[in-house]
Amino acid sequence: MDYINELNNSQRDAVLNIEGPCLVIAGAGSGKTRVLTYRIAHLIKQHNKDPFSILALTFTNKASNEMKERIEKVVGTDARNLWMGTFHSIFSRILRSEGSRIGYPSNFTIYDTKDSKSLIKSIVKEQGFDSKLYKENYVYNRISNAKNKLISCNEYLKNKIIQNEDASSLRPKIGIIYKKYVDRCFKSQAMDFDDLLFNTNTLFKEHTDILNKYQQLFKYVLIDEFQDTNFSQYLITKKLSSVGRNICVVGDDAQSIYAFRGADINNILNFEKDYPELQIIKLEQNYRSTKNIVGAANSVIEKNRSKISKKIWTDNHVGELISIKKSYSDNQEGKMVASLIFEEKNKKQLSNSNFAVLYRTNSQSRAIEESLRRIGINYKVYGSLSFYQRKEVKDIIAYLRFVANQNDEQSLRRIINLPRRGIGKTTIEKIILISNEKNIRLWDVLLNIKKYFNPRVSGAVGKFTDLIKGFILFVENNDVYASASHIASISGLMKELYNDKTIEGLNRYENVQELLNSIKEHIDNSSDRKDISIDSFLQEISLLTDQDTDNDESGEEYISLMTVHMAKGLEFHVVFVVGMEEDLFPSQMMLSSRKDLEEERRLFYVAITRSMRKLYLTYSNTRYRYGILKECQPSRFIEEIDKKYTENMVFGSSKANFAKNLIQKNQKEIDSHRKLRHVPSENFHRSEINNLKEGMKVEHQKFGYGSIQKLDINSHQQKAIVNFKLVGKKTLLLSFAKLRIVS
DNA sequence: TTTCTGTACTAATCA
DNA sequence: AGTACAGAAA
Repeated sequence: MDYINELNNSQRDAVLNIEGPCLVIAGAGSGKTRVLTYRIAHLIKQHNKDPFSILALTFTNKASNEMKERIEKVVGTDARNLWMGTFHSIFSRILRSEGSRIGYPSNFTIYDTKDSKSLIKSIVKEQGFDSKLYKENYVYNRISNAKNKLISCNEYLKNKIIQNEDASSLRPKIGIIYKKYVDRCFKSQAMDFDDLLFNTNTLFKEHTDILNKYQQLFKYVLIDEFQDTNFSQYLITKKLSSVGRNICVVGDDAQSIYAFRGADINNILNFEKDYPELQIIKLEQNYRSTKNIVGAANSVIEKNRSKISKKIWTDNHVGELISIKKSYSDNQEGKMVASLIFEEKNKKQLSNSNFAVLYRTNSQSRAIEESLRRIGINYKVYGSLSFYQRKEVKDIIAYLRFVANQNDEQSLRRIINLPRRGIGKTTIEKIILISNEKNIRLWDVLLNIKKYFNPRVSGAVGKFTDLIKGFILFVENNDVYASASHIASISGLMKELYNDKTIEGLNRYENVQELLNSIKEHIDNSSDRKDISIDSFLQEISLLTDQDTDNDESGEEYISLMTVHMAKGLEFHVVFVVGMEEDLFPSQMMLSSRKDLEEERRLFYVAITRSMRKLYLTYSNTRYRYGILKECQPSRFIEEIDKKYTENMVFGSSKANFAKNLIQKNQKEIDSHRKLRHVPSENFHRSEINNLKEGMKVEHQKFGYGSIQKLDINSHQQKAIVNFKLVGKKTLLLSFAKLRIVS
C-alpha cells in the first residue's frame, strides 16, 4: 500500500474507486501512467482480482510494455497474466482462437499498410480504372476510414451520402474497389490492420456466445489514450464492458492528434451519455514542467473552441523563459540548434538523453543531423524506415509467409520472381486472373500450371512450386530459425545479396543476418514448444513497429530527433521545436477548416508540454521544400503564446539580403529549366488514332507541337512521322505515343 | 522479360 | 532532394 502515499487526491480517487465506469481526464504531465498502473496493481494486490480478468488496452507496444514492467514491480510475476497490450494485438489474439467462426484460419496473415496499398493498386489496374484518380493512398484512406466506422463494403455501396461524396470527388468507383479489396484479402486469408478491429466487431455481433464468453472473462476494462480511439475500438470495448460496467478510460482531449486516422474525440465527449453513473476525475496538477512552460501551453490551447474545460497548474519553479530564435536558412537553423545544445550541456551539466529536437515532418531532420554530426554530438533519429519494412527483410518474411499460407497473394507477388527466375509481370497477372475467374486458390493454379500456360512459363513456375513444396516439407520438421536460414540460402536470396559488394549490398546482407539472429533469439526465449513455429514468429512480428525493436546495447547516450507525433507521452529536460513556420507548422494542409487547425494547435500543445525545464522554438526565413527554396513566415502559433512567457532572440541582421539573393538565384534556375521543356496544355487528352490525318497539327506531352508528315496505319505497328517545332522529326509508334489533335 | 531512363510526386502515425 | 514507377529500349 506504499504506493497510495505517492499519489495526490485526485490520483488517489482514480486508483481506489475500482467499481463502475470512470473517466479520467489527465492533463499533460499529470501522472497518467502512474494512475493506470497503480489502479491495476491495486485491483490485483488489494482486491485479489484475477489478472486474467483484467483487460488493459493501449495504442503502442511501448506503452503496454512500460506499464507491464511497472505493474510487475508492485505485484510480481502475476502481472504477466494480465490481458494487456495494444488493441490490435489483443484482438488478433482473440481472432486467432475464434476466427474460424467467421471463416478465417488461426494462422491468417496480417497485411501491413504496404501490402494493402499494393493490393489496391493492382485492383485499380485490373479494373481498368484511372490510376491517377484512384491513387492507392487516397483509396486506402477512404477504405480505412470506412472500416474504422464499421461501414462494410456493401453498406458503403448502398450509402447515399458516401456515394455522393465519391461522386463529387470524381471517384465513384471506390465502393467497387473496396468490395474487391475485401474479397481479395479474404481469399488470401489475410486481414489488414483495420480488419483486426472490424472483424472482431463482426465476430461479437454475429456470435453472441463468443461475446458472452469474453464479457464474463473481462471483469475490468481499462483503456489508455482514450482520445485516440476510433468508433470501431470504442464499440468493441463498450460491448465487452457492458455486463460488468467496470470500464475505466484515461485520456486528454487536448492531446488528441490522430483524427486523420479515424480517432474520434466524441468518444471522450459522449462517454457520459453511455454511462450516466459515470465518475469523472480530472488530473490537473502537472508534475513535469516549469510554470512558464505550463502557462505558455495553457495560453495556446485556450484558443481552441472545442475542449473540455480544465485548469492545468503546477507547483514547480517558474523556470526560464521560452526562447524564440530566428535563422536565415534551414541549415543555419541546424547549426544554431547544435551550438545551443552544446552550450546548454556545458552550462547545466546535462547528458545527451536530456535533449530532444522535435519537428513537424520527417524531412526536417536532415539539416539537424548534419550539424550535430559536425559538432560531434550523438543523436538518434526515430521513425525512419522500420527494420521489418526494409526490402531485403520483407523479402525473407514474404517467403515465410507464403510457406505458412499459400493463399497470400501479396507474398506470392513478391517472391515468385525473386531472385529472377523468368516469371514476369504478365505471367503473375494472368495467374491471379485465373485464380479469381475460376475462383480457385492461387496455389492450385500454380500446381496445375501446365493446364494454363505454355511449356516455357510452366517450366519456370514448376521450378518455383517445387522449391516451395520443399520448403513446406522442411518447415514441418524444423523450427523457424532453421527454416528461415534454409529458405534464405536455398532460395538464392542470400547468394544474391552476398554477391552485391556495394555498401548498400553489404548493409542488406547484414540486415538479413540480423533478421536471422532475431529469429534465433525468438526461439531461444520461448518456453513453449509451439512458440518455435513459423506461425508464432510471424504473428509476433506482424504487429511490431520500429520503436519496439530498438534495443540499445551500446549504452551511449544520444539526443532524440523525432516528429511531434512520435514524442507524445515522452518528456525531456530541454526541447527544441524547429521549423516554427507558417505552412509547415501549422501545416499548409491543415489550414482549410477550424477543426483541422485546432488539431494542429493541439499538436503544438503536445510539443510544448514535452519540455520539463527549457523550451526553444526556432524558425527560419527560408527553407528547402521538395528541392525548392521557399521563403517562410514565422508560425502563427508563436504569436499565440502569451508574451510574458517568452523572450525573442534575433540573430544579427548582416545577412538580411542573403536569403533574398538565394531565392532569386533559385527562381532563375527554375525558369531556365522550364524554357527547355514543353508544358502540356491543360486540356491535354489523347485523340483517337483513327482520326489522325497527314498534315494535321498535333500536340505531344513531351515534344510539344508539330505536324504529321506521314502516317503508316496499315502495317501491324501503326507509325507516324511528326515534325516537331522543338525537337524536329520523330517517328512515333501510335500504340505508345499520345497525340492530341490541335487542328 | 529484363533493364534502363525519365517523370511525377511528395504529412503526420499506430497497429 | 529523393524515390517509386511507368514507359521505352534492348
